[in-house]
Amino acid sequence: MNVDDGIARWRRVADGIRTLAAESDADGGLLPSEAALAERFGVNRHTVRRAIAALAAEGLVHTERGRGTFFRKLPGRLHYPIGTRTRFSENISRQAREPAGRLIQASVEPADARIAAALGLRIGAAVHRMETLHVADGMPLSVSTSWFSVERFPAIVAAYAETGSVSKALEAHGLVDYHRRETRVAAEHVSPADAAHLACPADAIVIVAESLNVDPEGQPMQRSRTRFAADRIELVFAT
Amino acid sequence: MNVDDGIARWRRVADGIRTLAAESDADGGLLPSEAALAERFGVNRHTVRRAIAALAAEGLVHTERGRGTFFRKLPGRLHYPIGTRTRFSENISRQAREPAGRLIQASVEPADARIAAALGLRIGAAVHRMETLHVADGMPLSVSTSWFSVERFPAIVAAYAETGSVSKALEAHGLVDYHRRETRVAAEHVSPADAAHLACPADAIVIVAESLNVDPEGQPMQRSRTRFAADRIELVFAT
DNA sequence: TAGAGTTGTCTATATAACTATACAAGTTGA
DNA sequence: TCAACTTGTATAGTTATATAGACAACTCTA
Repeated sequence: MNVDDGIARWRRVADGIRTLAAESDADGGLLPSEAALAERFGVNRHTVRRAIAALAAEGLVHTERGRGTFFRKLPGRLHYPIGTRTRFSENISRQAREPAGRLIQASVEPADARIAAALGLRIGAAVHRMETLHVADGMPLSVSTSWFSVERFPAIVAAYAETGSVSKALEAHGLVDYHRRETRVAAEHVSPADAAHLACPADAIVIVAESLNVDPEGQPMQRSRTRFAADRIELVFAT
Repeated sequence: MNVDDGIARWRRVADGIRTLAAESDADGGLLPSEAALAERFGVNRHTVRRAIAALAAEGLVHTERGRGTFFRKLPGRLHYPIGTRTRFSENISRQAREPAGRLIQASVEPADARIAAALGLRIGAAVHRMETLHVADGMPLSVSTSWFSVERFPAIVAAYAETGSVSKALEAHGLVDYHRRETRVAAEHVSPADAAHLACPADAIVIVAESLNVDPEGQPMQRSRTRFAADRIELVFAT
């Protein structure tokens, strides 16, 4: 606990307590006393108290004077199956009620080299760029940026805004089947804009999944980059 | 830059400069001056200097008095294909020379409920627990914890230590083919122990991939939990 | 009820982090 | 050479972080 790495000790103690709570299987369990935690992490009791205060502000723990500090068992991460036919609504609705997609922002822009190559368009061709937020049971799970050819899907934005679902918006263009060709998974610190949409702390982590959806003829039609709140979801690749 | 979140400002400035460098396509480029960076991030010039000192210690930048600070273009993320027959050595050797696995620690322990269920053993059955480090071209890429049944693979640890490869260690037990049944992907802050092995900063991110390998008869034989340095690798799921 | 164990609060001190200002020393190009 | 830029260094003051100890307030059990 002495490395000069720009991370306050109370924050590392807080992270340590968080994993303590996560690894315990008991629900509503009792944490070790502040004195015990201080000794375990090699810090002063006041530092432990600051860590606990931060966790209490997050809602992870609550303290009762004379009794101790209790942690709440957080709901486990939702499973997000990634396969060849992934649909946000279908996947999540098996685990949570009321999945919903909301349009954050949309614009038409010329395709840069990367988007053009992915969608099989010429550079500069008009593409829709849609920012969408995905929520389940009131909890924001992911923010996604998608690109579609304007020529092929002229009304995709309006259709999405109306239905809250990419599948349904594509159906409105006569495309009833499509599948995922490739998914690349990385992880990064959340951007300030995404943190605001996902309602997560500034040092949170997002899993970044970039994928390409193709129609039954193998023609690419949607390029997307989705940022998942890493503390709320895990991706499951079944084989 | 004013949130009271226990992360030093110089560290966040350092992260900001890191992404500045990553987003630039120029190689060996010149960073903005310390004064300009201080204004951009809303901090004092000395704070910028401390951030730059940290980056210089990492080898990402170097400064020349009177001229400025230059960054080195880091190699892009390696692609780690995840499929039904993923092998570390084979995958990485297509992109980098000299992939190597090194045994960090090994022990025999009784299987807890989770491991027992995954491997199809009874609770308390002896399992090998192996911590391994995977390196390519001198750069640590991942740390992995694996569990094997002691009864079925009595000499797995010695075989791995000798060959540096799980595939070869399993071959030594007569198992020439196996495949990956499921992979769960999450992302977390790196643990202090893993940060030391991966030689990455304390606030770095790891992609956590938990998977189960099964033999040709469908019998689970290896449970593993791999932590990838998220700034060096991305997982690719081709479908 | 008494005592042991818990959290809450207070004061004090030391160190690290950050800011502010000034100037020296080096580089570049007009 | 000179002016305008850059980084390097020094000093000082302020705020945040962490430690140390003492004691009050509260809970539980013997």
